[in-house]
Amino acid sequence: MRSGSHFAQTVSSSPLVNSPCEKCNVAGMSLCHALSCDDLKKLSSISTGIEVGKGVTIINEMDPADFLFNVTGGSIKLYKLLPDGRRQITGFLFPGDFLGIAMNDCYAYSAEALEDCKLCRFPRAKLEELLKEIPDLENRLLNMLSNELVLAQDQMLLLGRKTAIEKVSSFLLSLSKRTKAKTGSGNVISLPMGRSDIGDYLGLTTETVSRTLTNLKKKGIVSIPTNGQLEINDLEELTDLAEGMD
Amino acid sequence: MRSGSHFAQTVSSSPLVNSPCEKCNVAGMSLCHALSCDDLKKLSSISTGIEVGKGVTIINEMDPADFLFNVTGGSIKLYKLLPDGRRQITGFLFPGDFLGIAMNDCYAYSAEALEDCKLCRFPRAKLEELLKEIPDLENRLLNMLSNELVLAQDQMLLLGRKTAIEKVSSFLLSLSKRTKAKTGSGNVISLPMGRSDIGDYLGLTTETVSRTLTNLKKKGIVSIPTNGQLEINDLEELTDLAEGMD
DNA sequence: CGGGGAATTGATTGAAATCAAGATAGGTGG
DNA sequence: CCACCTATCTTGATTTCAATCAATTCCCCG
Repeated sequence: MRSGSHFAQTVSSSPLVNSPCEKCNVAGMSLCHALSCDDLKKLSSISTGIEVGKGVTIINEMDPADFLFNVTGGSIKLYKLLPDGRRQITGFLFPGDFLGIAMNDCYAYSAEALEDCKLCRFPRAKLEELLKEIPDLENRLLNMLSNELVLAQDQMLLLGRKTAIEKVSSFLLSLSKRTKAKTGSGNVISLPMGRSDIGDYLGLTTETVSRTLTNLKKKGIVSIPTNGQLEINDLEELTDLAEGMD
Repeated sequence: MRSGSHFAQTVSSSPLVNSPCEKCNVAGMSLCHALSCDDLKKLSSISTGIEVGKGVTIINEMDPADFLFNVTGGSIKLYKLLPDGRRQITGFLFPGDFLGIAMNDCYAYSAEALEDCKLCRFPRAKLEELLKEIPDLENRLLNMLSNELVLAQDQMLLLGRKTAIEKVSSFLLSLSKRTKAKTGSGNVISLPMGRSDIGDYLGLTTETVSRTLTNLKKKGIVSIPTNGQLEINDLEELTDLAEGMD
């Protein structure tokens, strides 16, 4: 097994978990947001709870896109590869996020669990039927996609025009905002991904990410108690750095 | 006036044009794809045809997103700016494309006409009402957004991990594919945007774009009869270059 | 406690940016 | 209709930021 996980190694062999939507911990922040009790039951009836261990590949770019997923626990990286192995991570997913965008019926990216994860799985065909039945669901999906697209455009600005320190600062800030939205406080953030994942997300190398973090640490802007955790000490300065105001 | 355009200078002063959806030249490739005649009439009733001249700013990032647009003629660049003026072009739009993605009720990017343009304008509030009435329309929008998101992820891979020659080759290929899908042939493509626009789209400088194009020309892979037009002579080689297979 | 992948740090290289002139061409006015 | 004028594009010289190459060092996990 690739990691110390106690979960199954592949999605196809993942244990199915009975986790009715009624008790879902991400209800209200996810696809199922603002659904009526009745509609929630319909959605629940086509969904299967699954668990995957750290390091497991959940979907593969170019595989037939038979399922869509909702993340209910853990974190996931999405990525695309070039023929020679260069990698671009297109996003990190956390509870409440949606997974499974396709083009020509094939997944547009691969997805791998950064930690042990819990997912809610929907057969695409059945979900599409349900979309016709429940306009609220379709509307919800439209809003989620629209938000994702806005974030994708922010990421283009970052990748195309920001310097290393601006990229890293922006990244830390966006994690902080997400954490704050969920827990109320965004000063201490968790970094479940490795330095090379951060590099592949920001269009940098591992070494540059490391150097840049050391730099922020030396300036006192952040503290790094462990490699998987980071504390923001000077939010204002970090914000300025992220936008090149220095 | 910034250019020789005979159209109005700003959107608010643009001439309204009577262009019923029934005769629309982009019907079937756009939002209105696969709508019933009845639904098309409803959509038509809330839309206004407008024309804008080359160089006109159609929407401004952070302005209230009161309207959505459908491009029916001409071409448009979408962009975001950093405080110091660095610019990232997030996309080029052509007839059939959709415009007006918002976040928190504000536009997520600015849009400027590259040429004299024709647009179909929808008040957001009215379009959202219509979405509830016409599930097919909502579904269509969902598909368009989903495709855009896939393209955005491709662009992240390009911006984060490709070299200058790979970026330029990929760009030319994507224009070629669009042209081919519409006209049947993709050998000769039109470049309505300037070199600096291409640079800001690919995360390069004007100079690097120019040098790279010269390079492709010297190798005989492309010909550049005029600055606004380009012919692909060796599609296979260009494809290899785009993916780093060289 | 000991092994090994991950992270950090240092030295050097290199691809693209920047700085700096010219060449070209598209649009305007004579 | 042609010539000028100014934007845009191209080309060249130099610099720079981040990549690459190369050791250590640090922890995390067994």
